[in-house]
Amino acid sequence: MQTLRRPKVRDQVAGQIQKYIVDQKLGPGDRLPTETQLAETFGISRLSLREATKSLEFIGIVESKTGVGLTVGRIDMERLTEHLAFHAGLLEADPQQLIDSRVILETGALPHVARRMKDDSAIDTRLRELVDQFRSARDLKTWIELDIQFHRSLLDASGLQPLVAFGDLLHIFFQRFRESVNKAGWKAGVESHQLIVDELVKGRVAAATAELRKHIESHKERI
Amino acid sequence: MQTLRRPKVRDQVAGQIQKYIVDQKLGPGDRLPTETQLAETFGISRLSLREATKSLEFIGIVESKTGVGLTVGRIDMERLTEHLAFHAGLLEADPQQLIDSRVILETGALPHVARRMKDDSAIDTRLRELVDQFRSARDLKTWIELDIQFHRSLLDASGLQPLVAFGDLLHIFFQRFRESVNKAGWKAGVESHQLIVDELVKGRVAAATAELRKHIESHKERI
DNA sequence: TATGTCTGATTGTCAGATAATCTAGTCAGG
DNA sequence: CCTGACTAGATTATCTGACAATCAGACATA
Repeated sequence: MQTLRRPKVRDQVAGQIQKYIVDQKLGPGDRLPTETQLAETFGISRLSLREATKSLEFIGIVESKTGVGLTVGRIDMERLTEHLAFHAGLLEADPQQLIDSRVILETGALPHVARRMKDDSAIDTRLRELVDQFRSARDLKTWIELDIQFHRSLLDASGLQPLVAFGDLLHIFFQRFRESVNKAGWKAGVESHQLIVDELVKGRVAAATAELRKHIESHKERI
Repeated sequence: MQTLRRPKVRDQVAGQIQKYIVDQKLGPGDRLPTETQLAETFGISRLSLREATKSLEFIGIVESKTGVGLTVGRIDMERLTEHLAFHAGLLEADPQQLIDSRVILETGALPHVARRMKDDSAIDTRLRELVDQFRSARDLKTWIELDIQFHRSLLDASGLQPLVAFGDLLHIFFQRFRESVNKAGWKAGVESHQLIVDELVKGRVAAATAELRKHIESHKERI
Protein backbone atom coordinates (compact mmCIF):
# COMPACT_ATOMS: atom_id res chain seq x y z
CA MET A 1 0.00 0.00 0.00
CA GLN A 2 1.13 3.47 -0.72
CA THR A 3 1.90 5.34 2.44
CA LEU A 4 -0.36 8.26 2.94
CA ARG A 5 1.50 11.04 4.57
CA ARG A 6 0.59 14.46 5.48
CA PRO A 7 2.65 16.69 3.25
CA LYS A 8 5.50 18.05 5.26
CA VAL A 9 5.63 21.72 5.92
CA ARG A 10 9.22 22.21 4.97
CA ASP A 11 8.80 20.52 1.60
CA GLN A 12 5.89 22.73 0.75
CA VAL A 13 7.82 25.74 1.88
CA ALA A 14 10.87 24.71 -0.11
CA GLY A 15 8.63 24.55 -3.14
CA GLN A 16 7.16 27.94 -2.42
CA ILE A 17 10.56 29.51 -2.08
CA GLN A 18 11.58 28.08 -5.41
CA LYS A 19 8.38 29.40 -6.89
CA TYR A 20 9.10 32.78 -5.39
CA ILE A 21 12.50 32.87 -7.03
CA VAL A 22 11.02 32.05 -10.41
CA ASP A 23 8.05 34.36 -10.12
CA GLN A 24 10.18 37.30 -9.10
CA LYS A 25 12.61 36.40 -11.86
CA LEU A 26 15.53 36.40 -9.46
CA GLY A 27 18.97 35.34 -10.61
CA PRO A 28 22.12 34.16 -8.84
CA GLY A 29 23.25 36.68 -6.26
CA ASP A 30 19.90 38.42 -5.86
CA ARG A 31 18.59 39.02 -2.39
CA LEU A 32 15.73 37.16 -0.82
CA PRO A 33 13.59 38.47 2.05
CA THR A 34 14.89 37.77 5.52
CA GLU A 35 14.06 34.57 7.33
CA THR A 36 11.67 36.39 9.60
CA GLN A 37 9.81 37.96 6.71
CA LEU A 38 9.58 34.72 4.80
CA ALA A 39 8.35 32.90 7.86
CA GLU A 40 5.62 35.46 8.32
CA THR A 41 4.69 35.33 4.66
CA PHE A 42 4.23 31.58 4.77
CA GLY A 43 2.65 31.65 8.18
CA ILE A 44 5.11 29.30 9.83
CA SER A 45 7.77 29.60 12.48
CA ARG A 46 11.20 30.77 11.59
CA LEU A 47 12.51 27.39 12.57
CA SER A 48 10.48 25.47 10.04
CA LEU A 49 11.39 27.96 7.41
CA ARG A 50 14.98 27.40 8.27
CA GLU A 51 14.77 23.70 7.61
CA ALA A 52 13.50 24.53 4.18
CA THR A 53 16.15 27.09 3.37
CA LYS A 54 18.92 24.92 4.74
CA SER A 55 17.77 22.11 2.50
CA LEU A 56 17.79 24.40 -0.50
CA GLU A 57 21.17 25.68 0.53
CA PHE A 58 22.48 22.15 0.67
CA ILE A 59 22.01 21.71 -3.04
CA GLY A 60 22.98 25.26 -3.79
CA ILE A 61 19.69 26.84 -4.75
CA VAL A 62 20.11 29.54 -2.12
CA GLU A 63 23.04 30.78 -0.10
CA SER A 64 22.95 32.29 3.33
CA LYS A 65 25.54 34.43 5.01
CA THR A 66 25.53 35.48 8.61
CA GLY A 67 24.70 39.10 9.01
CA VAL A 68 23.80 39.48 5.37
CA GLY A 69 20.83 37.37 4.49
CA LEU A 70 19.69 34.93 1.88
CA THR A 71 20.71 35.16 -1.74
CA VAL A 72 19.94 33.05 -4.75
CA GLY A 73 22.82 30.67 -5.35
CA ARG A 74 24.42 28.86 -8.18
CA ILE A 75 23.87 25.15 -8.28
CA ASP A 76 27.12 23.43 -8.57
CA MET A 77 26.90 19.92 -9.81
CA GLU A 78 30.19 18.88 -8.36
CA ARG A 79 29.04 19.49 -4.87
CA LEU A 80 25.95 17.48 -5.46
CA THR A 81 27.82 14.71 -7.19
CA GLU A 82 30.16 14.54 -4.27
CA HIS A 83 27.37 13.83 -1.84
CA LEU A 84 25.55 11.46 -4.08
CA ALA A 85 28.53 9.52 -5.33
CA PHE A 86 29.32 8.88 -1.71
CA HIS A 87 26.23 6.77 -1.62
CA ALA A 88 26.46 4.84 -4.83
CA GLY A 89 24.63 1.98 -3.21
CA LEU A 90 21.60 4.07 -2.44
CA LEU A 91 20.99 5.14 -5.97
CA GLU A 92 17.98 3.37 -7.26
CA ALA A 93 17.95 3.34 -10.99
CA ASP A 94 17.99 0.50 -13.42
CA PRO A 95 21.40 0.46 -15.11
CA GLN A 96 19.87 -0.74 -18.33
CA GLN A 97 17.54 2.23 -18.40
CA LEU A 98 20.33 4.64 -17.65
CA ILE A 99 22.35 3.35 -20.55
CA ASP A 100 19.43 3.46 -22.96
CA SER A 101 18.63 6.99 -21.86
CA ARG A 102 22.17 8.10 -22.40
CA VAL A 103 22.20 6.60 -25.86
CA ILE A 104 19.06 8.50 -26.79
CA LEU A 105 20.37 11.72 -25.35
CA GLU A 106 23.82 11.70 -26.85
CA THR A 107 23.05 10.21 -30.24
CA GLY A 108 20.16 12.63 -30.51
CA ALA A 109 22.57 15.48 -29.95
CA LEU A 110 24.97 14.46 -32.68
CA PRO A 111 23.16 15.95 -35.67
CA HIS A 112 23.13 19.28 -33.87
CA VAL A 113 26.81 18.95 -33.08
CA ALA A 114 27.67 18.20 -36.67
CA ARG A 115 25.73 21.19 -37.91
CA ARG A 116 27.35 23.57 -35.46
CA MET A 117 30.79 22.21 -36.16
CA LYS A 118 30.63 23.62 -39.66
CA ASP A 119 30.31 27.15 -38.38
CA ASP A 120 32.43 26.95 -35.29
CA SER A 121 35.83 25.36 -35.50
CA ALA A 122 36.35 25.81 -31.78
CA ILE A 123 34.13 22.80 -31.15
CA ASP A 124 36.33 20.58 -33.21
CA THR A 125 39.40 21.88 -31.44
CA ARG A 126 37.95 21.35 -28.03
CA LEU A 127 36.94 17.76 -28.68
CA ARG A 128 40.25 16.86 -30.25
CA GLU A 129 42.02 18.36 -27.30
CA LEU A 130 40.16 16.08 -24.98
CA VAL A 131 40.87 13.02 -27.09
CA ASP A 132 44.55 13.86 -27.01
CA GLN A 133 44.51 14.23 -23.25
CA PHE A 134 42.93 10.81 -23.13
CA ARG A 135 45.86 9.20 -24.79
CA SER A 136 48.23 10.57 -22.23
CA ALA A 137 46.06 9.65 -19.28
CA ARG A 138 47.94 7.26 -17.05
CA ASP A 139 45.56 6.28 -14.30
CA LEU A 140 41.93 5.34 -14.10
CA LYS A 141 40.90 8.36 -12.08
CA THR A 142 41.95 10.94 -14.63
CA TRP A 143 40.59 8.75 -17.36
CA ILE A 144 37.15 8.78 -15.82
CA GLU A 145 37.41 12.51 -15.31
CA LEU A 146 38.20 13.02 -18.97
CA ASP A 147 35.52 10.65 -20.12
CA ILE A 148 32.91 12.68 -18.27
CA GLN A 149 34.29 15.86 -19.76
CA PHE A 150 34.25 14.46 -23.24
CA HIS A 151 30.63 13.42 -23.13
CA ARG A 152 29.67 16.65 -21.47
CA SER A 153 31.46 18.64 -24.14
CA LEU A 154 29.68 16.61 -26.77
CA LEU A 155 26.30 17.55 -25.37
CA ASP A 156 27.44 21.10 -24.86
CA ALA A 157 28.50 21.28 -28.48
CA SER A 158 24.92 20.59 -29.50
CA GLY A 159 24.04 24.00 -28.14
CA LEU A 160 21.12 22.51 -26.27
CA GLN A 161 21.46 23.50 -22.64
CA PRO A 162 18.65 21.30 -21.37
CA LEU A 163 20.48 18.25 -22.64
CA VAL A 164 23.61 19.26 -20.79
CA ALA A 165 21.68 19.65 -17.57
CA PHE A 166 20.06 16.28 -17.97
CA GLY A 167 23.34 14.70 -18.95
CA ASP A 168 24.93 15.95 -15.75
CA LEU A 169 22.19 14.36 -13.78
CA LEU A 170 22.51 11.04 -15.55
CA HIS A 171 26.22 11.05 -14.89
CA ILE A 172 25.62 11.14 -11.19
CA PHE A 173 23.72 7.93 -11.42
CA PHE A 174 26.19 6.49 -13.82
CA GLN A 175 29.25 6.93 -11.71
CA ARG A 176 29.47 3.47 -10.26
CA PHE A 177 29.73 1.72 -13.61
CA ARG A 178 32.59 3.87 -14.60
CA GLU A 179 34.70 2.54 -11.81
CA SER A 180 34.50 -0.97 -13.16
CA VAL A 181 36.30 -0.08 -16.35
CA ASN A 182 39.41 -2.15 -16.93
CA LYS A 183 42.52 -1.47 -18.97
CA ALA A 184 41.11 -3.03 -22.12
CA GLY A 185 37.90 -1.06 -21.95
CA TRP A 186 39.90 2.06 -21.34
CA LYS A 187 41.97 1.56 -24.46
CA ALA A 188 38.89 0.85 -26.53
CA GLY A 189 37.29 4.00 -25.14
CA VAL A 190 40.09 6.19 -26.40
CA GLU A 191 39.82 4.80 -29.91
CA SER A 192 36.08 5.14 -29.80
CA HIS A 193 36.19 8.79 -28.87
CA GLN A 194 38.71 9.48 -31.58
CA LEU A 195 36.55 7.77 -34.15
CA ILE A 196 33.44 9.67 -33.14
CA VAL A 197 35.16 13.01 -33.53
CA ASP A 198 36.68 12.01 -36.87
CA GLU A 199 33.37 10.96 -38.31
CA LEU A 200 31.69 14.08 -37.06
CA VAL A 201 34.24 16.31 -38.68
CA LYS A 202 33.67 14.55 -41.96
CA GLY A 203 29.98 15.18 -41.52
CA ARG A 204 29.20 11.49 -41.40
CA VAL A 205 26.65 11.67 -38.66
CA ALA A 206 25.28 8.17 -39.10
CA ALA A 207 28.68 6.58 -38.66
CA ALA A 208 29.39 8.72 -35.59
CA THR A 209 26.03 7.77 -34.15
CA ALA A 210 26.66 4.07 -34.60
CA GLU A 211 30.03 4.33 -32.92
CA LEU A 212 28.70 6.38 -30.02
CA ARG A 213 25.90 3.92 -29.47
CA LYS A 214 28.33 1.04 -29.41
CA HIS A 215 30.59 2.97 -27.04
CA ILE A 216 27.90 3.69 -24.49
CA GLU A 217 26.30 0.29 -24.74
CA SER A 218 29.63 -1.35 -24.00
CA HIS A 219 28.82 -0.58 -20.40
CA LYS A 220 26.11 -3.18 -20.52
CA GLU A 221 28.67 -5.94 -20.39
CA ARG A 222 29.75 -4.76 -16.99
CA ILE A 223 26.52 -4.81 -15.10
CA MET B 1 39.87 36.35 -2.98
CA GLN B 2 38.22 33.28 -1.72
CA THR B 3 35.90 34.01 1.15
CA LEU B 4 37.06 32.46 4.34
CA ARG B 5 34.13 31.17 6.25
CA ARG B 6 33.86 29.36 9.41
CA PRO B 7 32.79 25.87 8.45
CA LYS B 8 29.16 25.56 9.28
CA VAL B 9 28.12 23.11 11.89
CA ARG B 10 25.39 21.50 9.90
CA ASP B 11 27.64 20.82 6.93
CA GLN B 12 30.17 19.12 9.11
CA VAL B 13 27.45 17.14 10.77
CA ALA B 14 25.92 16.20 7.44
CA GLY B 15 29.30 14.88 6.45
CA GLN B 16 29.64 12.92 9.65
CA ILE B 17 26.25 11.35 9.23
CA GLN B 18 27.16 10.28 5.74
CA LYS B 19 30.38 8.88 7.07
CA TYR B 20 28.46 7.03 9.74
CA ILE B 21 26.23 5.41 7.13
CA VAL B 22 29.18 4.24 5.11
CA ASP B 23 31.26 3.12 8.09
CA GLN B 24 28.45 1.08 9.55
CA LYS B 25 27.76 -0.32 6.10
CA LEU B 26 24.13 0.64 6.26
CA GLY B 27 21.82 0.15 3.30
CA PRO B 28 18.46 1.56 2.30
CA GLY B 29 15.88 1.03 5.00
CA ASP B 30 18.34 0.53 7.85
CA ARG B 31 17.78 2.42 11.04
CA LEU B 32 19.87 5.30 12.24
CA PRO B 33 20.14 6.40 15.87
CA THR B 34 17.48 8.82 17.05
CA GLU B 35 17.89 12.54 16.68
CA THR B 36 18.57 12.94 20.37
CA GLN B 37 21.26 10.30 20.34
CA LEU B 38 22.94 11.69 17.26
CA ALA B 39 22.87 15.20 18.69
CA GLU B 40 24.55 13.97 21.85
CA THR B 41 27.12 12.02 19.88
CA PHE B 42 28.13 15.06 17.87
CA GLY B 43 27.86 17.36 20.84
CA ILE B 44 25.38 19.75 19.26
CA SER B 45 21.79 20.69 19.86
CA ARG B 46 19.02 18.66 18.38
CA LEU B 47 18.09 21.61 16.24
CA SER B 48 21.39 21.84 14.44
CA LEU B 49 21.35 18.15 13.92
CA ARG B 50 17.91 18.47 12.41
CA GLU B 51 19.08 20.98 9.86
CA ALA B 52 21.70 18.50 8.78
CA THR B 53 19.33 15.55 8.55
CA LYS B 54 16.71 17.60 6.76
CA SER B 55 19.26 18.58 4.17
CA LEU B 56 20.22 14.97 3.65
CA GLU B 57 16.58 14.03 3.52
CA PHE B 58 16.01 16.63 0.87
CA ILE B 59 18.15 14.79 -1.62
CA GLY B 60 17.00 11.41 -0.40
CA ILE B 61 20.05 10.17 1.49
CA VAL B 62 18.00 9.63 4.65
CA GLU B 63 14.31 9.42 5.37
CA SER B 64 12.56 10.35 8.55
CA LYS B 65 9.15 9.27 9.68
CA THR B 66 7.26 10.58 12.63
CA GLY B 67 7.12 8.10 15.44
CA VAL B 68 9.61 5.82 13.77
CA GLY B 69 12.94 7.48 13.37
CA LEU B 70 15.58 8.00 10.76
CA THR B 71 16.29 5.44 8.11
CA VAL B 72 18.71 5.33 5.23
CA GLY B 73 16.89 6.34 2.07
CA ARG B 74 16.89 5.66 -1.61
CA ILE B 75 17.85 8.36 -4.00
CA ASP B 76 15.52 8.69 -6.93
CA MET B 77 16.00 10.76 -9.98
CA GLU B 78 12.58 12.25 -10.07
CA ARG B 79 13.07 14.03 -6.81
CA LEU B 80 16.37 15.46 -7.89
CA THR B 81 15.18 16.61 -11.28
CA GLU B 82 12.39 18.43 -9.60
CA HIS B 83 14.75 20.63 -7.69
CA LEU B 84 17.41 20.88 -10.29
CA ALA B 85 14.92 22.59 -12.52
CA PHE B 86 16.94 25.51 -11.36
CA HIS B 87 20.02 24.39 -13.10
CA ALA B 88 21.36 27.52 -14.69
CA GLY B 89 20.88 26.43 -18.24
CA LEU B 90 17.24 25.65 -17.79
CA LEU B 91 16.30 28.86 -16.13
CA GLU B 92 17.14 30.92 -19.14
CA ALA B 93 16.16 28.21 -21.53
CA ASP B 94 15.74 29.26 -25.10
CA PRO B 95 12.38 28.13 -26.52
CA GLN B 96 14.09 26.85 -29.61
CA GLN B 97 16.35 24.69 -27.48
CA LEU B 98 13.45 23.36 -25.49
CA ILE B 99 11.71 22.24 -28.64
CA ASP B 100 14.81 20.61 -30.07
CA SER B 101 15.41 18.83 -26.78
CA ARG B 102 11.89 17.53 -26.73
CA VAL B 103 12.23 16.22 -30.25
CA ILE B 104 15.36 14.33 -29.33
CA LEU B 105 13.81 12.96 -26.20
CA GLU B 106 10.52 11.78 -27.62
CA THR B 107 11.66 10.56 -31.01
CA GLY B 108 14.46 8.73 -29.24
CA ALA B 109 11.91 6.97 -27.12
CA LEU B 110 9.81 5.73 -30.01
CA PRO B 111 11.85 2.65 -30.96
CA HIS B 112 11.57 1.50 -27.36
CA VAL B 113 7.85 2.14 -27.37
CA ALA B 114 7.36 0.16 -30.55
CA ARG B 115 9.30 -2.78 -29.17
CA ARG B 116 7.37 -2.86 -25.93
CA MET B 117 4.06 -2.51 -27.71
CA LYS B 118 4.50 -5.92 -29.22
CA ASP B 119 4.56 -7.59 -25.84
CA ASP B 120 2.17 -5.39 -23.97
CA SER B 121 -1.15 -4.51 -25.56
CA ALA B 122 -2.05 -2.28 -22.62
CA ILE B 123 0.24 0.40 -24.04
CA ASP B 124 -1.67 0.49 -27.27
CA THR B 125 -4.97 0.66 -25.40
CA ARG B 126 -3.80 3.47 -23.18
CA LEU B 127 -2.60 5.64 -26.03
CA ARG B 128 -5.72 5.08 -28.10
CA GLU B 129 -7.83 5.96 -25.12
CA LEU B 130 -6.10 9.29 -24.86
CA VAL B 131 -6.50 10.01 -28.56
CA ASP B 132 -10.20 9.31 -28.29
CA GLN B 133 -10.54 11.65 -25.33
CA PHE B 134 -8.82 14.25 -27.46
CA ARG B 135 -11.53 14.15 -30.04
CA SER B 136 -14.18 14.85 -27.49
CA ALA B 137 -12.25 17.65 -25.81
CA ARG B 138 -14.25 20.84 -26.05
CA ASP B 139 -12.13 23.54 -24.51
CA LEU B 140 -8.50 24.48 -24.66
CA LYS B 141 -7.79 23.74 -21.04
CA THR B 142 -8.69 20.08 -21.18
CA TRP B 143 -6.97 19.80 -24.52
CA ILE B 144 -3.70 21.00 -23.04
CA GLU B 145 -4.17 18.65 -20.13
CA LEU B 146 -4.61 15.71 -22.47
CA ASP B 147 -1.73 16.74 -24.66
CA ILE B 148 0.58 16.66 -21.68
CA GLN B 149 -0.75 13.28 -20.69
CA PHE B 150 -0.32 11.89 -24.16
CA HIS B 151 3.30 12.86 -24.43
CA ARG B 152 3.98 11.69 -20.93
CA SER B 153 2.39 8.34 -21.64
CA LEU B 154 4.48 8.07 -24.75
CA LEU B 155 7.67 8.50 -22.77
CA ASP B 156 6.36 6.24 -20.05
CA ALA B 157 5.65 3.57 -22.63
CA SER B 158 9.33 3.49 -23.48
CA GLY B 159 9.96 1.99 -20.08
CA LEU B 160 12.75 4.46 -19.50
CA GLN B 161 12.04 6.30 -16.29
CA PRO B 162 14.83 8.83 -16.62
CA LEU B 163 13.23 10.07 -19.80
CA VAL B 164 9.90 10.50 -18.06
CA ALA B 165 11.50 12.53 -15.31
CA PHE B 166 13.26 14.73 -17.79
CA GLY B 167 10.17 15.07 -19.90
CA ASP B 168 8.22 16.33 -16.92
CA LEU B 169 10.87 18.92 -16.34
CA LEU B 170 10.78 20.14 -19.90
CA HIS B 171 7.03 20.42 -19.74
CA ILE B 172 7.24 22.93 -16.94
CA PHE B 173 9.19 25.25 -19.18
CA PHE B 174 7.04 24.44 -22.12
CA GLN B 175 3.78 25.42 -20.57
CA ARG B 176 3.73 28.97 -21.82
CA PHE B 177 3.81 27.98 -25.48
CA ARG B 178 0.97 25.58 -25.05
CA GLU B 179 -1.39 28.35 -24.16
CA SER B 180 -0.92 29.96 -27.52
CA VAL B 181 -2.41 27.04 -29.40
CA ASN B 182 -5.34 28.02 -31.57
CA LYS B 183 -8.27 26.04 -32.88
CA ALA B 184 -6.52 25.05 -36.08
CA GLY B 185 -3.42 23.84 -34.28
CA TRP B 186 -5.62 21.93 -31.92
CA LYS B 187 -7.37 20.06 -34.71
CA ALA B 188 -4.06 19.27 -36.36
CA GLY B 189 -2.74 18.01 -33.04
CA VAL B 190 -5.50 15.46 -32.71
CA GLU B 191 -4.84 14.04 -36.15
CA SER B 192 -1.14 14.03 -35.47
CA HIS B 193 -1.48 12.02 -32.29
CA GLN B 194 -3.77 9.57 -34.01
CA LEU B 195 -1.30 9.10 -36.82
CA ILE B 196 1.62 8.55 -34.48
CA VAL B 197 -0.18 5.80 -32.62
CA ASP B 198 -1.32 4.15 -35.84
CA GLU B 199 2.14 4.05 -37.28
CA LEU B 200 3.58 2.74 -34.06
CA VAL B 201 1.10 -0.11 -33.93
CA LYS B 202 2.06 -1.11 -37.44
CA GLY B 203 5.66 -1.10 -36.34
CA ARG B 204 6.57 1.67 -38.73
CA VAL B 205 8.85 3.54 -36.39
CA ALA B 206 10.39 5.82 -38.99
CA ALA B 207 7.02 7.16 -40.09
CA ALA B 208 5.92 7.70 -36.51
CA THR B 209 9.17 9.50 -35.78
CA ALA B 210 8.73 11.85 -38.71
CA GLU B 211 5.21 12.70 -37.66
CA LEU B 212 6.17 13.25 -34.03
CA ARG B 213 9.00 15.53 -35.04
CA LYS B 214 6.70 17.55 -37.24
CA HIS B 215 4.16 17.72 -34.44
CA ILE B 216 6.54 19.07 -31.83
CA GLU B 217 8.29 21.41 -34.21
CA SER B 218 4.98 22.99 -35.11
CA HIS B 219 5.42 24.92 -31.89
CA LYS B 220 8.24 26.83 -33.49
CA GLU B 221 5.82 28.85 -35.53
CA ARG B 222 4.36 30.28 -32.38
CA ILE B 223 7.40 31.74 -30.68
C1' DT C 1 40.70 61.48 2.46
C1' DA C 2 41.60 57.61 5.26
C1' DT C 3 40.82 54.89 9.28
C1' DG C 4 38.79 53.08 13.18
C1' DT C 5 34.34 52.42 15.73
C1' DC C 6 29.59 51.89 16.57
C1' DT C 7 25.09 50.20 15.53
C1' DG C 8 21.29 47.87 13.58
C1' DA C 9 20.12 43.93 10.81
C1' DT C 10 20.47 39.17 9.96
C1' DT C 11 21.73 34.53 10.41
C1' DG C 12 23.55 30.76 13.76
C1' DT C 13 22.69 28.17 17.71
C1' DC C 14 20.62 26.78 21.79
C1' DA C 15 16.94 25.10 25.46
C1' DG C 16 12.55 23.57 26.53
C1' DA C 17 7.86 22.44 25.55
C1' DT C 18 3.73 20.50 23.16
C1' DA C 19 1.47 18.00 19.23
C1' DA C 20 1.22 14.29 16.01
C1' DT C 21 2.30 9.84 14.73
C1' DC C 22 4.10 5.22 14.70
C1' DT C 23 5.50 0.53 16.90
C1' DA C 24 4.94 -2.97 19.91
C1' DG C 25 2.80 -5.02 23.35
C1' DT C 26 -1.64 -6.02 26.11
C1' DC C 27 -5.88 -7.84 26.59
C1' DA C 28 -10.74 -9.06 25.73
C1' DG C 29 -13.63 -11.88 22.89
C1' DG C 30 -14.29 -15.59 19.84
C1' DC D 1 -5.08 -20.52 19.80
C1' DC D 2 -6.16 -16.53 16.99
C1' DT D 3 -7.83 -11.83 15.95
C1' DG D 4 -8.82 -7.25 16.51
C1' DA D 5 -9.10 -2.99 19.35
C1' DC D 6 -6.74 -0.40 22.52
C1' DT D 7 -3.04 1.57 25.36
C1' DA D 8 1.70 3.19 26.42
C1' DG D 9 6.10 4.55 25.13
C1' DA D 10 9.16 6.26 21.74
C1' DT D 11 10.20 9.42 18.12
C1' DT D 12 9.80 13.01 15.02
C1' DA D 13 7.29 17.71 13.85
C1' DT D 14 6.70 22.17 15.07
C1' DC D 15 6.58 26.19 17.93
C1' DT D 16 8.18 30.05 21.25
C1' DG D 17 11.65 32.76 22.99
C1' DA D 18 16.22 33.86 23.69
C1' DC D 19 21.15 35.00 23.02
C1' DA D 20 25.58 34.86 20.28
C1' DA D 21 28.19 35.72 16.02
C1' DT D 22 28.80 38.16 12.04
C1' DC D 23 28.43 41.69 8.59
C1' DA D 24 27.45 46.13 5.93
C1' DG D 25 27.07 50.70 6.19
C1' DA D 26 26.85 55.03 8.77
C1' DC D 27 29.49 57.90 11.59
C1' DA D 28 33.12 60.14 13.97
C1' DT D 29 37.88 61.24 14.21
C1' DA D 30 42.44 62.45 12.70
